[in-house]
Amino acid sequence: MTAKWLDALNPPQREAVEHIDGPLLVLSGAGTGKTRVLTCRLANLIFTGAAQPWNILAVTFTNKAAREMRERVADLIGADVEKVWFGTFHALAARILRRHAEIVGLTPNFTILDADDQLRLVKQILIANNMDVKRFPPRMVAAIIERWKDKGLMPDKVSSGEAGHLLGGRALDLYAQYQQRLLALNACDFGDLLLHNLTIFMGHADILASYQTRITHIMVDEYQDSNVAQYLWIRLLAQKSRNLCCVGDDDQSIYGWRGAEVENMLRFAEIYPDAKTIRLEENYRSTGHILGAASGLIAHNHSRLGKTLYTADAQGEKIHVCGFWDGMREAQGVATEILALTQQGGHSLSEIAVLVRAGSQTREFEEAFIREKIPYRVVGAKFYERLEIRDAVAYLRLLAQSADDLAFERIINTPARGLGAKTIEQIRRVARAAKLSMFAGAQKILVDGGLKPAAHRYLTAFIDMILGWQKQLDTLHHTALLELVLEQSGYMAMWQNEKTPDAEGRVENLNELITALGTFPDLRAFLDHIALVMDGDTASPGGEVMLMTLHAAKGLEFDVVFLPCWEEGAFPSPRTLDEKGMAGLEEERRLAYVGITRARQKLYISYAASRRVHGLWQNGAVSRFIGELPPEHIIEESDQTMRGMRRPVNAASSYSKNDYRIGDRIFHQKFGNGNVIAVDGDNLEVDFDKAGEKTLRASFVKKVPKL
DNA sequence: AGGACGGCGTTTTTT
DNA sequence: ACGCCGTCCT
Repeated sequence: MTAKWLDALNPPQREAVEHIDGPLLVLSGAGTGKTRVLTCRLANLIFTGAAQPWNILAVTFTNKAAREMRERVADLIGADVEKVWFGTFHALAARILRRHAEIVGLTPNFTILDADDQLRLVKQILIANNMDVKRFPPRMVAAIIERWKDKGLMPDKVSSGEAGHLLGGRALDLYAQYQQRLLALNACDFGDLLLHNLTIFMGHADILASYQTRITHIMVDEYQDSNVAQYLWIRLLAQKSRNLCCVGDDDQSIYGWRGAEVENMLRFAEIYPDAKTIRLEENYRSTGHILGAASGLIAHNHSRLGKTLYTADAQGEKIHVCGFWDGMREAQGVATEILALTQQGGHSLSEIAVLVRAGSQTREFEEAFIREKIPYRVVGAKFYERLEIRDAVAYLRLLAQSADDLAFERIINTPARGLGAKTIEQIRRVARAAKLSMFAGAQKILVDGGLKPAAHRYLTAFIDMILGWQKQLDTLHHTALLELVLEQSGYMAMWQNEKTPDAEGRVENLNELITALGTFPDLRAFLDHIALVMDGDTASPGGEVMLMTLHAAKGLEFDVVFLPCWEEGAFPSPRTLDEKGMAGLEEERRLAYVGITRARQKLYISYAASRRVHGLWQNGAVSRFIGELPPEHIIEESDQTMRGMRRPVNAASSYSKNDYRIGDRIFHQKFGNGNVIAVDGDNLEVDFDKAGEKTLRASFVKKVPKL
């Protein structure tokens, strides 16, 4: 029974699908049918009898990707899909960790902390160590710890050279303290899920062997996004069977800043010498011009495995490159074009997307869309990150695990019940001295005395209230329990009584939370879900223009794509350039590549000559990426007024050539506006209005319109 | 306990 | 420009 669905595959796709034994790397360019290969290959393993459903582990990065893959596999293999191990790295690792939690000093009901809890904890530790949180922002400290975790390093594995001078030499010490606190809280952060797995696997050969025997075939999606910890986790699990299939695209690696190592992909063949590499290069998504532009741009990168995308499709329309006078005109131009596309072009709004570099850049477009009455939707607002949801969830977490001090502190005085900073500090002291959780510490204070009568009364009421709920954990349905909690705690009433315009929305969200909770079998399953699944309600109703960051757009596709704000100083992001130099520039270029390849039929790239950034007017030069687009694939549609704007020419080497003339009006970041009084190659002599005469390199100034 | 005020930083973000 | 956070004042 040669399955008919094999016939629908092109030769390299089919080769990947029919590959069964040994390591396989599938280099799959944008729009080349990656998901199809993954799902067909999984089905093929089962149909050919190479593996049973429960022998297969299919790993993704996002829950959305896991869900989609599961659905598509279900279409091929039916009910057997239930037995396949689908999930994100973190969800699968959490599942394994709950089974062996004791080994790493946790109990199976440990709490998974999210980024917010993590930050709070780091801050507490910094303060406990008398460190200046201004000089060492918790964000930065947390990032250092995360990067170590991304590399698979527990505190005892971090080399002193690596820890070095970070945070005034305290970094490693703080990391160790942070880990201790996590254990005391019976909690782990996201990085720990993988890290604890590694500890278990490496210290307990029998446990590792049991997974290695059970899992005979592993598939990893978006492999270019994996970090070292994830690479190690996969390598350990695949060590015995060696049946590892990794799919990814090094040209779409855009998460280096959070620990992803493209090297995992670039070095796959080195690590697995018997690995087979298959390239998927036939693109089924975009027109010839769009692909040509994308390929021309990404060819400027040096560290890549190299692919050449092609399409059997028509060339289509050239890419529209449009310059505007300022940000507002650019946003208006996009809005006007969208109206034309929908009213005369026959495009539907939901097939149009505007993709920006930074979240804050959506604002001007939102304003233009409101002005033009174009329905739009900003992707990114997350249900479970909202304040009221986090508060309500903290109540539930405390019920599920009373050692959850972060949850305890979050809600002890929310709503206000007379238990302020003083009382909390006292509880914290007692708890720490007696090595108890704050919840237990609070009970101890009530027995031992030591609080003012009023605080004692308030605290008694609070503790009794929680004990009362805990008694009903097993008897009351979890949704009824949440309703009870929200009512008795006064939390719901707090928002109902508030008159601010957003309070109403918060009450709605709380009701929505009760509904969401009802779709889970029990409280534990729900708490795991919200810790691990941040992409909650993403049901996308039709009829709205999508507005999102380039990062958020990865994996999506649209008929029409707008890529605005392509200016130096915005894109490539100067911060990435500062921090990562050439590697950063290449990652930004991959981001541009991801943006371009989202488009099926029409692509618009635009820039503005001046723009307000952080309240100041900035005169931007056109992004160097525009100069890297092959001219044969683009069509210039800039305003007449744009002629004076400095533009890169279509060759990387020509940037240094400047076209300044005596009398030109320019702007310099530090010295402000001035007039060019002499030109000597790349050097300009400028008479600044405020700073006087200076000589500087042309690349540091921007041309502005003459007064 | 909660509001007013001043200083600072300001890319991307999943789990 | 703006929002967030910490501090001070009521």
